[in-house]
Amino acid sequence: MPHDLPKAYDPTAIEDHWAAYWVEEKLFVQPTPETGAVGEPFTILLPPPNVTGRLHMGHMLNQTEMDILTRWQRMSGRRALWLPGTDHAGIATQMMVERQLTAEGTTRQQLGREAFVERVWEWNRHYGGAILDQMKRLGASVDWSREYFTMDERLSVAVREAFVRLYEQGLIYRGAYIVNWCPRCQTAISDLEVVYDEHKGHLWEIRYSVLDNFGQDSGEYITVATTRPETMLGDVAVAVHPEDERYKHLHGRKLRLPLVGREIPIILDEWVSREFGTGAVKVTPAHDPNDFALGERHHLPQINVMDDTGHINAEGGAYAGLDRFVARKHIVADLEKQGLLAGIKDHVHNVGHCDRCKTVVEPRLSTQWFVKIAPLAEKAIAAVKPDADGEKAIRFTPEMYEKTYLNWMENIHDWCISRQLWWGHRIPAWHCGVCHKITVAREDPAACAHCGSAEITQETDVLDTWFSSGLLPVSVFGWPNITTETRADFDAFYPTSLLVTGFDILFFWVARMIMLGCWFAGDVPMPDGSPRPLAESVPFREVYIHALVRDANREKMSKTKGNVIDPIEIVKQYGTDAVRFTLASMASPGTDIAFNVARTEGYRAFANKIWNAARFIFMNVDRAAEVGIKVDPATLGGMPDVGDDAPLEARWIVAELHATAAKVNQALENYRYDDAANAIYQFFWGSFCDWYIEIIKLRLDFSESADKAKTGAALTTLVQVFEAALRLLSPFMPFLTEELWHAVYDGNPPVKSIALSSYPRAGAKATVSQIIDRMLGLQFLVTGIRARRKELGIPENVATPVKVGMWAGAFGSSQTAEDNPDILMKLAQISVLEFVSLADCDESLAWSPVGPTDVAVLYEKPIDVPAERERLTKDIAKYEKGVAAAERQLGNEGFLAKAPAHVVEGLKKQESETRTLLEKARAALEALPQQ
RNA sequence: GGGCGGUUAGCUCAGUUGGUUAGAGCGCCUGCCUUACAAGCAGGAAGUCGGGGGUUCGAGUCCCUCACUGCCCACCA
Repeated sequence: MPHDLPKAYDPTAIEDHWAAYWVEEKLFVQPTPETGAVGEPFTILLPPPNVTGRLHMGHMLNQTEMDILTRWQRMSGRRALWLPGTDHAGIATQMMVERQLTAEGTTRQQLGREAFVERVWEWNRHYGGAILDQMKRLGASVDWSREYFTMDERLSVAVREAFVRLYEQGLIYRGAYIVNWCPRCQTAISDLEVVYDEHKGHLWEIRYSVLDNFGQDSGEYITVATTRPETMLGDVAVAVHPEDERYKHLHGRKLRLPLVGREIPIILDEWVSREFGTGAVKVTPAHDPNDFALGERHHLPQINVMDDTGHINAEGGAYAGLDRFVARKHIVADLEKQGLLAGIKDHVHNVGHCDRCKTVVEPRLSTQWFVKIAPLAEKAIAAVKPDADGEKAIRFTPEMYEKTYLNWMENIHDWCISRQLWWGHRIPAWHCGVCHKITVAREDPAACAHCGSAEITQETDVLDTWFSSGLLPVSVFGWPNITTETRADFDAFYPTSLLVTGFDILFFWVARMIMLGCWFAGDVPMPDGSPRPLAESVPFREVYIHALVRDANREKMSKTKGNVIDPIEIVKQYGTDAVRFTLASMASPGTDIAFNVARTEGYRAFANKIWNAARFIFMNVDRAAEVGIKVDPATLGGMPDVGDDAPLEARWIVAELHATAAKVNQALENYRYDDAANAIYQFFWGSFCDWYIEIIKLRLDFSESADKAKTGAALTTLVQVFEAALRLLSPFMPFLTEELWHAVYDGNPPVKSIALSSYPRAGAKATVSQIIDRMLGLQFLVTGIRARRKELGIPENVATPVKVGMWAGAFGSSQTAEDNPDILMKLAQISVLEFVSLADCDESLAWSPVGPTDVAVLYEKPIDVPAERERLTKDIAKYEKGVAAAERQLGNEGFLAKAPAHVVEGLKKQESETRTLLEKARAALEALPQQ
């Protein structure tokens, strides 16, 4: 039954089935239902997608890489745990639900906080986590029994504990500072959530009237320049450089703030650049970080002129109620009317936008919660830098990201963790209505911890989403509840082995996990009770950072450009395995992936190739069964091996398999998915199908007269190698290999899934390269004869006699070919094959050199003389160039003296070979009939 | 302004510590329905490794410089 495969591979026919099977059978659950907790743990945490997310190519790349490594490690005997979950994604999710409310004609404010939060939960139940279902469909080998959500009760406990501890340690403070404020989201956002865009704006120059000693306009003005004129409503001073000659006579004088009328001082500060603008700066401490610092230094008042929505507030007098950009227009117009607008200059500058909604961010004074980051950063730096022994607790691949990380960590600012949202972890702090002090507690308090008053209200702010996701590596394994009974998971899986992610969340998430992980896990003693060293406190031992998936033209995929490739669409078209293989084969570290469906088409063809190889094999297994030849399933599942007496092709394909396994394992060790994928591709298609299967057709003789033992041995090797190759390919193409692997075992495999079988490892075979070289010689001869046939215009289906003559004292041997005439004859379409000594060969034949031999293909069709002349002339030129280059090198005394012996020897050998080829080509040209 | 990458065949990319005549896939050209596979088979063409200079017996690979290009960080009104 399983041997009856359709002629062409149809991924859609099998993928859903296996995807569901893997989940239902709980194959990837840890501890494993059947075997328990066996093997050295390999832990990997899925970067939790937003609950609102839909799968895009970046996810698919990320998941493909993780799945390949996890499957590979699992098959290699590790206790592999890949842990999935989703992030509540504060702003993103809140926005989603708010949009729904807008459509319904209501707002969250009308709904009220409690009802709104319930509404978001409801949304989650309906639409949340769609991305994980997509992931299931893609066959990700994760432990679904451990799926988490960052708002789960147990993770919320961890968040609260972390906050309280940091607060108790004096590392969390609350205060009024300039923060990035999004007037649309109506919340503070962190520096990282601001994206800057170059903007062609203006520099407005405004004249501020200098007052005389009586508080009257003196007729003199100071001109300031600004890109945000509306903030002048909150100006409290104008600053100039103390050494600036232009303003020295004005030191100590006052100014009148236009439109507002407030008297403001001229202050002196060396921070002011004399070169920029007019050298005089308006000072708005409530709306600019630099001005804020300036204001602190000079004890200036802070006047916030905008409300949470970016409209001018009561401080703005006549402008109150106007949107900030409307106010800007009015103010500029009014200034102009009053003759106080000195000029408008074009000015290109960077404008910050909210990462989430792209609204222009307003730097604004606001009371927020912050993490004092320096102590955490210190540990996070130590975790990445080499220690005294040169060891790094966390290793980055590609290594250059280590620099990026350290550079950021060394210049880090305190982290604003409060958000004025309703969806998220509410800050566990209570404000006292009596003494106005703050109570921070693990359990909801009934009274103020300072004065005992029951008049307390909980802080309304929630935490930055990244605060909770930054805790994931510890919280998913049970922290803070690490007791003797509960710590099995923590001990087994923390630190996690590897983090695979994109550079876009290097600072958002990776850096925060390192800071928080080192900080909190560091307090958890080792299983034996000893203090936990830094190397065991880190959230992961390795970080692999992959690049961006771009479109085929290297453009960033974006909705506005309309060049987004939906992975699910591509998967439907070409099959999951083909898309996975595309991503893997293009994933060389440090380079963006230009996703090109042409590649995927190629890998779909590859899948089809394997499918058809299986059909060929099964066809022969069935034929064999008819004459009583069987392959014992017990001989499958390991690394195939054959004796030295086995036929060349058997020894060779086994050698190639070992060599490929070595390459693939090595490549995966180094995150070279591309090298690994290419090695398997080359093996399967280039070696197994193109050569081995073609040759083995000679051996699969099921006739009466055949030697059944030989046929059986050939068939066994064929199936063994194929089965092992499926396992080798399995992490890359899990669906196809699962299907065919079950078929190999006729539906009765030794374990439930190929994913639970063992990964091929190369054995120590000394003869590997020797056999491969011998086969290479034979292949070279085959290719040479085929090319010769082609030149002579011999139809593919016509066999011709061929003579092969070995060069006297030449640099190779035709021994392999002489030992295997049947192979040569089949692959090169030879009717009669004769090996002759070149010394007594028939001069009248058209001999041409093929590797270390001369070959004469006997065919009655006359030679195309002009074509032949052209080819030989070209060859001669090439050989002449080669010989000349080699001679030049060999004539160089420095080279002979300093180059290693094997290089010199190699060059000499090559020179003599090329010289021979040159002479032969010249002779052949000479021998051509003159026309 | 600071930092980090990239530039190799028509396209997308490999190229390990410098070492013999630089590779792959796709595309292109030519010929084949050779019973596993036309999503295939066979053969072939195609690159002065961004420019210039240097180190070296030897440079795609190391150094300097220029050009182009991408990204990250900072955010002087």
